[in-house]
Amino acid sequence: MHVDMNAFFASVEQQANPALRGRPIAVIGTGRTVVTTASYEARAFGVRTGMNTWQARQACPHITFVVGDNRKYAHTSARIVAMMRDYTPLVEVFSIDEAFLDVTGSLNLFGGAESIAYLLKARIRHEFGLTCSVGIAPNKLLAKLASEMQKPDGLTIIAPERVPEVLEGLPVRELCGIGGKVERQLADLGIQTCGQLGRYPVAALKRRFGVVGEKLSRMGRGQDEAPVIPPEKEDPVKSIGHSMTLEQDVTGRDTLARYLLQLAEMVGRRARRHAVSGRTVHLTVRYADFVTVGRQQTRVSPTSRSQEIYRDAVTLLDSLDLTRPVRLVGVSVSGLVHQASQLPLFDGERKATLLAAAMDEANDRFGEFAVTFASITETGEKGARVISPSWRPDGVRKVDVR
DNA sequence: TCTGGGGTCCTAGGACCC
DNA sequence: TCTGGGGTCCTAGGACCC
Repeated sequence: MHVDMNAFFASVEQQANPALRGRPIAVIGTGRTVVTTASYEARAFGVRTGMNTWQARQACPHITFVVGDNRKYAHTSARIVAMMRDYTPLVEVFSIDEAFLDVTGSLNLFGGAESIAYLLKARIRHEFGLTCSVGIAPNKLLAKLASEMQKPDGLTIIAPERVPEVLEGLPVRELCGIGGKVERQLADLGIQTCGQLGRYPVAALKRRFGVVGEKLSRMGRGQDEAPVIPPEKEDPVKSIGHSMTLEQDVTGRDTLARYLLQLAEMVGRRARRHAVSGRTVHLTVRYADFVTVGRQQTRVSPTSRSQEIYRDAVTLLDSLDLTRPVRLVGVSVSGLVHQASQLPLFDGERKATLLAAAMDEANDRFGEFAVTFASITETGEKGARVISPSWRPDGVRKVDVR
């Protein structure tokens, strides 16, 4: 079963503020931002996720913009996920507004998948005033497809025997995992529908797409063996990162470096909180012309210290062309190892560790950036502005929002 | 007033080792 | 008398998801 909350952020805002109900609204971030969710009333005018506010206004002149409140969405999402666990322990959080449920083991308990779906939908509507679309099918690929078929407030079942007829004429792009690029490449081979994809010789797909070719072929036939993975069975996180699009394009190393310090502190703090250290530091720079470059550097020993992450990021920054105006900077660490914080032997390092711990403690109590590096206060950006789909109710993926 | 942010996975090439 | 074959690690970039 796949559950997809309808226009989640926008619906939460309309619930919280009755004046917004029935009206075209779009949830946005701050600064240079895009529409993260449009209400159905706004979608009727052609407003779509990813549009900038100017485009959204063009499409719908009387639209109301609401700056997103990520805490509210995270909290609501966590409560909905908890509710889902009443029906099965096998709940996979796919993003903040989507989840897969393996209800195979609870069918008898609740009278079948369809009645679980009705129970869940009723409770979500009753307790949160929100609607969702539910898809029921033999596997995750098809359940996700099914939930897309009726919106809002839908319930779609794809029974095993109906799979071939559903897929026969379905455009390949409708499958989760096939994006615009793959769609075009498949079109080059004369493949438009899942039916055609499923019948296409696997060997030819493998030649063109490598290991992905085999998967594509199976997707075309609606085959997917991937299990529903509850949070406790998830692979450990592989990287931690933050990036930000700057209010204005920036030229100049020192200004950029200041943003890197802030990003390094956000990354380091998250790493320290979850007792992981990273061996590789990555820097991302997006220039004003949208050309994006990345540089990475592997360290001798893993770190979770903001200043060390910062130092590496600046080293990488200095290897780039800084005469061009920059639009976005990002810092991340990968090659994560679990590392219980240990007080270093040498005096300087020991002081740095104690300092970070004291700062972390103060920020835990008084809020992010309550205590921070002096040069960061000149830039003044705070936290993530848009919540990401990799967000989880808890653990490392629970990104701090505003 | 064009074009967010946080992730995962895959590919490809080069360095290096035996 | 040019330069095998297998492996790992590192870097850069791109596709894809919401």
